[in-house]
Amino acid sequence: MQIEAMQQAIWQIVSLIPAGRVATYGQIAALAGFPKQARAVGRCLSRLPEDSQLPWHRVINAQGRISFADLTPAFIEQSQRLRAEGVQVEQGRIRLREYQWQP
DNA sequence: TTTGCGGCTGTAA
DNA sequence: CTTACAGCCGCAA
Repeated sequence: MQIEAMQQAIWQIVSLIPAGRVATYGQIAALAGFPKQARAVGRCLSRLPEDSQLPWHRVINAQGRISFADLTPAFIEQSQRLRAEGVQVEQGRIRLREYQWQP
């Protein structure tokens, strides 16, 4: 499998996540057709350019937490972006019960 | 060529 | 709540 194709599929799915909702890495991987490839999603998103329009901030880990160390710039950035679109973020945690995207 | 480490996950203790 | 561990795998050292 080409990393190219996988990347395409991942971007495709991530772009579908509506504002105000979140999805997990594993969820994206599965929807893109690559179960067990959660890390590939993270890898892929970490390489996105600054000016990317992809809503990378709407992707969090399976524990409903932001996968960046607390207090890091990236962590703050993601938290703010999510809150800006109405997602409640407490201590880097998001309630999947309420905000997880159901395709 | 091997190693260690990620924006991970599900299961188990 | 925390480790631990097996899966998974590209990538830099």
